[in-house]
Amino acid sequence: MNDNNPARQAPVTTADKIFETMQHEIVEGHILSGSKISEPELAKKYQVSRSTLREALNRLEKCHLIERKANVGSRVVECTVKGLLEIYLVREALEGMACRLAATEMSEAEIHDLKHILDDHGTKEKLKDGVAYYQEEGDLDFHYCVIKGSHNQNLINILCGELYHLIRMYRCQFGMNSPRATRAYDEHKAILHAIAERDGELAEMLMRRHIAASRKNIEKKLEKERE
Amino acid sequence: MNDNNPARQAPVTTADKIFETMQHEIVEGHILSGSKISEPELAKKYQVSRSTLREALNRLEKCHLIERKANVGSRVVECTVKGLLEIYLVREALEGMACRLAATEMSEAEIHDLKHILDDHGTKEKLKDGVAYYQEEGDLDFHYCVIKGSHNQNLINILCGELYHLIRMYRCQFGMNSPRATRAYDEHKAILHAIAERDGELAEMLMRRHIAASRKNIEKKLEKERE
DNA sequence: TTTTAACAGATTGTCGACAATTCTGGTCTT
DNA sequence: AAGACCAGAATTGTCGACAATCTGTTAAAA
Repeated sequence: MNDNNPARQAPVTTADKIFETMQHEIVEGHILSGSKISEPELAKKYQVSRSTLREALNRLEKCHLIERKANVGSRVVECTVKGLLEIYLVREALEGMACRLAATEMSEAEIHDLKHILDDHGTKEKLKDGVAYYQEEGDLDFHYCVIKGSHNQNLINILCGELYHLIRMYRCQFGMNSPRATRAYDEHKAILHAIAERDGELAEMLMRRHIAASRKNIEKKLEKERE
Repeated sequence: MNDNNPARQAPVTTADKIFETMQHEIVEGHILSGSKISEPELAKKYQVSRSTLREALNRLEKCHLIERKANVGSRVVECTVKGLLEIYLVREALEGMACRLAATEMSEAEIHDLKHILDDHGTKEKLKDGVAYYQEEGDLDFHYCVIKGSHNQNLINILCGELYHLIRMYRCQFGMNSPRATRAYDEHKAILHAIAERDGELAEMLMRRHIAASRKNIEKKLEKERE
């Protein structure tokens, strides 16, 4: 799927495997958001010792998927509207910067690949028409590629390693595919164009608007639901 | 020092204490940047079991102070010029956003406190004149307060919990007090003014310029040293 | 001489048991 | 009836030992 990602160095140890399993279960909601985590219970469930399980929990904490309190225990992070909007603001700042850097740092080959991915999305979209354009994962995700294109390892670690799965969790649990799919596609095209033109300033601005638009869209949607 | 900071919940457990100790030793360079970490050796040094030490290592990894590879071990993160400049770009994006949010979210009381801190820095500076304005820690740090003022818990966690000590490490090891002290003070004053005026857009722009200026200053300085 | 194989030593990952702390419920006092 | 207090149970933190993996060196083969 994706390499050069700290939280994903091909699961070699058993703790890695437990971590991945639990990550999916949390992201997809099989382990409920906000629920308490019992170490003995889960250790039995996955047939490993508590030490190994705790190692996995430590990594989940690094991904912001669970929270721990000393001498009390762990809870799965709660999916609140407030939290969702907060994440979008962080993304706006970070991915905006990534996009600016990508414009100057990406190689021609990388830009070519990105163009290909976007074209591929275009045809896929015609087939599924408006369904889950955003649901790609890893190297297939437009945003993911732009971030990697920044060539800023620190940025990549934070966005692809520490926040990526939390973002996916929100997407899954709030059920976000949305009518913004075709609109997002156009915005992605504009961003790619700015990158290809090596216009970092514009690229950042477009990416920020793109993410801010998603955020506002969600705000509106949730307001409507509240009625 | 500071509360509501995930990596600093008043060290209750022994792993917490080892974590804090090692954190300081790494930040201040007593444990050398880039050196390998031997679990048995350190466990003996601090008189704890390896499990406890590993718990501490996990937290150090969360702060980006060490890096681990499966079946190989941990190394203290290396302080490279590239890494330093990368961090500054991340800060520019994140603290810029924090500043924008602070302008709309901070209470009048918080703004008043911040003004007080800044005034205090002003008098201190006249005494020490140009020495280590930037060296404050925790609640006394201007940047720290602005970040907290964003009231965005996610942002606060990332900047104050996960990156703060890495930034301090660079400051310590590259020996940064610098002739930018008085200049920085003026820029801080301008930022505070924008926040007090509730002008988020301006506040963000000023903060970004402030951090970018620091970055460029460092770039220039290092170029000069290279001659 | 160079490359590969195997071995010894050390290091990391995993396990099960014990200690310390928190949570639960029941009793007693006001 | 409400609240404080005190066991007992359960959970988390810590420990030492064993298993799996890596590293560096030596020896054998091409």
